[in-house]
Amino acid sequence: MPEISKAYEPQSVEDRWYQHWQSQGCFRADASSPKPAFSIVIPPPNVTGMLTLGHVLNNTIQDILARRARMQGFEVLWLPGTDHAGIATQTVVEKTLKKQGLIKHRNDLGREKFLEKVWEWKEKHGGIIIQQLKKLGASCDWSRERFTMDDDYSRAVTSVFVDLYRKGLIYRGKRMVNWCPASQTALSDEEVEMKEQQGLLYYFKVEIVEEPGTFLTIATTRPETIPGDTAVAVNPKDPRYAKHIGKHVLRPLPCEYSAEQKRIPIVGDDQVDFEFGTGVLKVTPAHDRADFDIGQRHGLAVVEVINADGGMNALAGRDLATLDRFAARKAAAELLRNLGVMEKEEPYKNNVGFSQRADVPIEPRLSEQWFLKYPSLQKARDVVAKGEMRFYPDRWAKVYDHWLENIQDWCISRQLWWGHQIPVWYRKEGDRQEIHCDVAPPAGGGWTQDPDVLDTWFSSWLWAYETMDAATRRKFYPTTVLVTGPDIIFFWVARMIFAGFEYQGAPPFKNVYFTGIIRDKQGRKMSKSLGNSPDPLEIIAEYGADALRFGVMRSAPLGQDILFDEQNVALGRNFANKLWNACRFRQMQGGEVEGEISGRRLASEDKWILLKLNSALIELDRALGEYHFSQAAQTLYRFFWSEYCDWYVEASKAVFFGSDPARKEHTLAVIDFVLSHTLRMFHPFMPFITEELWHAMGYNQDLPEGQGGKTIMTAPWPKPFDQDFLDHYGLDDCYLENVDAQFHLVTEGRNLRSAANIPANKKAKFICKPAQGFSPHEAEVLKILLNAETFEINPDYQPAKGVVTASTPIAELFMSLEGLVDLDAERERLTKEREKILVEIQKVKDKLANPSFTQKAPAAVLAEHEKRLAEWQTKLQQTEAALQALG
RNA sequence: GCGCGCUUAGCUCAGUGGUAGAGCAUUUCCUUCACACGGAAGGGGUCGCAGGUUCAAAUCCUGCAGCGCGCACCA
Repeated sequence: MPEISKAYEPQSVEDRWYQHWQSQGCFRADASSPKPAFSIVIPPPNVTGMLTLGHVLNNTIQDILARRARMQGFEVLWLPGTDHAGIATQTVVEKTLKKQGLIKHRNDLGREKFLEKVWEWKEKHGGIIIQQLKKLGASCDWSRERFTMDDDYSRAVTSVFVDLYRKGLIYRGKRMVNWCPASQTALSDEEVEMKEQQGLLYYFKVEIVEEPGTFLTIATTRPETIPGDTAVAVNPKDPRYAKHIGKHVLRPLPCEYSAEQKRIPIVGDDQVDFEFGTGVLKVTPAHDRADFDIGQRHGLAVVEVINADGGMNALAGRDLATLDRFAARKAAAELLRNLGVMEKEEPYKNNVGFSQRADVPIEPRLSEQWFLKYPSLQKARDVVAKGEMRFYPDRWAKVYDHWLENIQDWCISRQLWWGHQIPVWYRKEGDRQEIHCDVAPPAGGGWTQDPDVLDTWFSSWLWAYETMDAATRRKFYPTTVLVTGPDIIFFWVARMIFAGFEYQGAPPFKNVYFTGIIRDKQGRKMSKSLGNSPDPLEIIAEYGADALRFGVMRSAPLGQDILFDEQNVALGRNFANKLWNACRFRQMQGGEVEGEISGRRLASEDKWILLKLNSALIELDRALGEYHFSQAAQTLYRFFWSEYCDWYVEASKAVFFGSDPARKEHTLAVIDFVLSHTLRMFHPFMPFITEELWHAMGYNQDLPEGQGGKTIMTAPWPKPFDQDFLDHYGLDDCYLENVDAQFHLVTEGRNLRSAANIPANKKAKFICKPAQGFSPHEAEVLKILLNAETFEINPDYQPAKGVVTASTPIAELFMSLEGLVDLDAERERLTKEREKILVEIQKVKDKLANPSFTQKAPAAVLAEHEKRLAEWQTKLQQTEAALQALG
């Protein structure tokens, strides 16, 4: 066993082991393995993206599940890959080319040349995030890495399109869609984010043609669309206006129009809310969804005044044409004021749809797009509603169900170049258009392919199975669990479920675990513009990947957002260092031991730590089984730091500083047992340091190659002890209580020292008056833990002057001060103590004096209260005696 | 507007009916031979508010308030 360094240095360890694991094929999944399957597909990150803390959280969880499953004897497939991320990637590449001055617009290059550039970009940046995941320790089967634009995968995407087209579920139609003027493409409803905006509500009046001198006042937030108004609508049930239905008004804009051109009808429509504004609605069918519907009902003209890029066109009139839509709003308001028709403008908060990607207001726009009527809807809904597929936390099931209940057809076409081009070709034959939809282009000349590409999610919804070949699918589909963020529950999770049912006849996963969203310390979302998103790689360089993993997991409560604080990573690093040094301590006490643990030789604190280990194992399995990762991390932390290091290791010094070699040998055997379990329990959370220590401690040495001999990755996952084991080693729960009580006595004794201002480096003399008695070994342990010069057991001790006292249920403890005591301070301490005790006694007495409590409370609770009362009363007596003794 | 979640120590959070917990921060002491990325001992909470159920409520029920999120065509 080589000496190990004083502090753990992750940098020298992590890369070495990662390479070792890869070269040994530890991450490979074997589809022909007889072992039971455990599988996860990675939520594919954007191919040109960089690792964020969100990825760290998400992939650490997946890695924990994968590594634990391997240790449990499952054949594990964790399938990695990346996503082409249509809009994001195309935008980045186009911007870069513009910045380099190579183009003004992608049209300058043309589709093919531009796509070549995107592929170049992908080749250059596409591997970065994969390398970053490796730094984190992700145990993905990299031999199966996939990309949504791989040839095979692309073929699958188009053939699914063709299939759904033939089933009549995909259709083309002219509809109002969410148009992003920045990216100049249609978006799905899910890509629109409602944001509250502080704007103005403009009130302007229009004259009724048939009744000169009578005016209607209209409230609007968008005066720039007035030139596109083709009607004014009122509610037919509104007594104020019903009489005007069928008459006309003169729209004020464009100014230069003749009265005839300005004339628009007043229509009656139930849609109009007469509570709102003035109860008169201007109808702009070309630029508002609701208005479009009204227009359809009344046969209104659709006049487009805003272009695809968000600028106003000629139909908006000479004053507004060429202006941007926001400038046009101001200009239109100014025109209304100049015309003298503006009645008032009031501040107004309303919700405006924003393009999630480009962060600009969406422009509802009539255009020809491809839509999908979702397949396998009912099955997808039922599988979650019936609990056959479980969501964690399960409240997301409700969100999912609600979305499915109100689901709309999916707009799947995008006016982009980067992506899967729609497999549809058109040919004009005289007046009518021929359409050909197939995976292969049509024969014959004159055909042109639809220029649009498919929404990226239309490719990633096949991810759960299309990334697998037939043999892999047989073994690993449906996957065991999906780990992802709740922000893509509709975008991805729901759609994968549809695709799974439609094309595999089975849902794509058995469980879905939704992580929280990582925020900064102030609770703000991580964003590039705020600059509040730390680079995980820098954190790894400073603290180590294990520290980052453990820190994040320890602070990631189930289903809640996670406030990221670098302090948590420091905690992870400190923990790794503690683990390291605990192993170092073991090494310093001696070499390898041959002997096994013997039930006969186990001291009470040995049994105590083994029982604590067992509890930790039980808690850990339960926590991980329910995806309670932070609870699992806390169990590990508490067991190892508070129970093992703080108490057991300190107690073991009674043996190591003693002179009984057989006893030392046996204690080392206990320590090896506990540490070898601990390393395995920790491995899924902190893979690198545990592997390093596994070898440094020699725990791999006597194990078969596939059972931990080669790597801790294949060491068996520790199981809670069975009854035979507990019986064989005499591990009775009474040792938990017993040793806890002894440790409590130690705390009381240390408190005496502290209260008497005895510095930690000075030894003190203790006399102990036990209720039952201690074994010589236990007395030795107590002596060490109290840092005592002497620890005398004397059942008949009568305290002398200059002695301070603490009392516990198992013993009274006296500490000799040899005249150095500050009597007043001690009296004050004991008086405070006495008051505390009296309060507690009163609380318990009150309860016991209540007849309905004694009659109705369960016997165990009652007994527990009585015991508590007795203990407090003993303590009171002893404290009062101590006060008396002070004089 | 509808739905969901949260509210516990200065901060971040555990805690599903029976003596209020952890980490960080804070105070005091200690560089003692695993670890100062450490050790020891403290201080600090009427568990958001108001009702109700119960022998007993942080925990169950009802209402309210504040914060956050999702859904929603009120211009």
